[in-house]
Amino acid sequence: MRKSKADTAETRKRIIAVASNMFIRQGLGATSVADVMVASGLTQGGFYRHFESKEQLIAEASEAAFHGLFAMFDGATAGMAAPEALGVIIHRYLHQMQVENPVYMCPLANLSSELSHSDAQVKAVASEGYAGLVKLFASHLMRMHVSDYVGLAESIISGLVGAVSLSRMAAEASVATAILARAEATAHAMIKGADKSKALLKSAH
Amino acid sequence: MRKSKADTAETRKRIIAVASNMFIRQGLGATSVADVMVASGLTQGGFYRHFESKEQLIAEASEAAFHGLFAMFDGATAGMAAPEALGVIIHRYLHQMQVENPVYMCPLANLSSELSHSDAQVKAVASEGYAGLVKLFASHLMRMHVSDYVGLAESIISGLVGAVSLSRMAAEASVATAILARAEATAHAMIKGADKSKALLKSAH
DNA sequence: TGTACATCAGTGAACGCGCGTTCACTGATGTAC
DNA sequence: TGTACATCAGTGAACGCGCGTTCACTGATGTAC
Repeated sequence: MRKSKADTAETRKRIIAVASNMFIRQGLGATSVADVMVASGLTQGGFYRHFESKEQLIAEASEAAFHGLFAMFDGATAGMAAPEALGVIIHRYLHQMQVENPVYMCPLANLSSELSHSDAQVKAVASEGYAGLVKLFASHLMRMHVSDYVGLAESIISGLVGAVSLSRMAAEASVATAILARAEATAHAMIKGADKSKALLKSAH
Repeated sequence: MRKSKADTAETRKRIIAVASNMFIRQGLGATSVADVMVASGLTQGGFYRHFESKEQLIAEASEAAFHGLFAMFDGATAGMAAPEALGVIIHRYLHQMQVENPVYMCPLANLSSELSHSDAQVKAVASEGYAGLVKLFASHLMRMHVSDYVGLAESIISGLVGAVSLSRMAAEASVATAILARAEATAHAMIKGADKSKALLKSAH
């Protein structure tokens, strides 16, 4: 039953996409290799033709999740001015759980505690993902001439990651919604505050 | 080998304390019931004389972690003015990983993704812990006459939880340190900003 | 181009292992008289 | 207060189960001539 090279590559991509989805929704421990393979329309035995271990799949699935997230942000903000683009990114990041299909979710907020106990390969992917997020936010803030654009990017991201993380733990949906709404307002206030201090600096000249 | 009621109660508390520590450091999945019992100086067979299931232990250990955290905050800030107390709480929360012994760590930041996949009992404990944190911050902010003290408390907490969570995922220690330092500065800036807007409102009268 | 052979994606079953949980047992503690 | 019995904390072994991983096998694909 050997498949062509193109088929094989497609299968590999499909497994990663399916795994990325399942890992983020159910968690790493609760998602077995067999679960992923069956959901990909295969049997578990074939897994090791594509990956060396479950840990490697976790790393690649997380990487794919980040790439998907960034691509979605880029597409959704193409041609926008920096403030509008940031608004869209913040809103989409906070409401990532509410978007059913396709899935654009951030491993940092959804797999946090499990990622921190994974191996070096996985942690490296998580760190790169974080760096990518900082870069994305910082680039827009730089376009707005915010002085400490990297610092502000880091602050906003901590707030967003914490809010999404907390909203998933909330027992009641209303609490989750309130946490996300609050985080959105806070992020905007922080950006506005930075804009204002920039204006103040300018007027002092 | 039956033990006295007092001994039994002590053993139960010890198991919870040991479990709380291990769960938060290693994660829920990576900590087995047998691990906890051995670390408590017992054998695994005795576990079910004290708890109905591992999930129940998770709930009680998380509850104990919150109580320990709040008690530590109360003790460390006794008699302090609100701004100083908040500074201490923020600093201790952010550097919870750096304090070796005794352990005062927050389940929300350290078990986030695993808690969100636990049962209703555990999620209820997490939600209560979050509510307790909000109440703690809000009470100090209220003493400072911040107008939206609950909202600001929520914003600060999201930032702190996100920062601690992200710092644990970071592959490099320097990144982790930077994230925590940034979060501390941000939290203080948010409080200062609220104070300022309060002053502005007052001067507008 | 055709043929013979090596490769390897995918299957389905099996292997070990560690896990949560159960259980028969022990002997000190608690209780009823 | 003393005695006889029930209780139950703790032990150590065992049970099932699901997991990650391995393996012999199949047959279509890729390759060498």
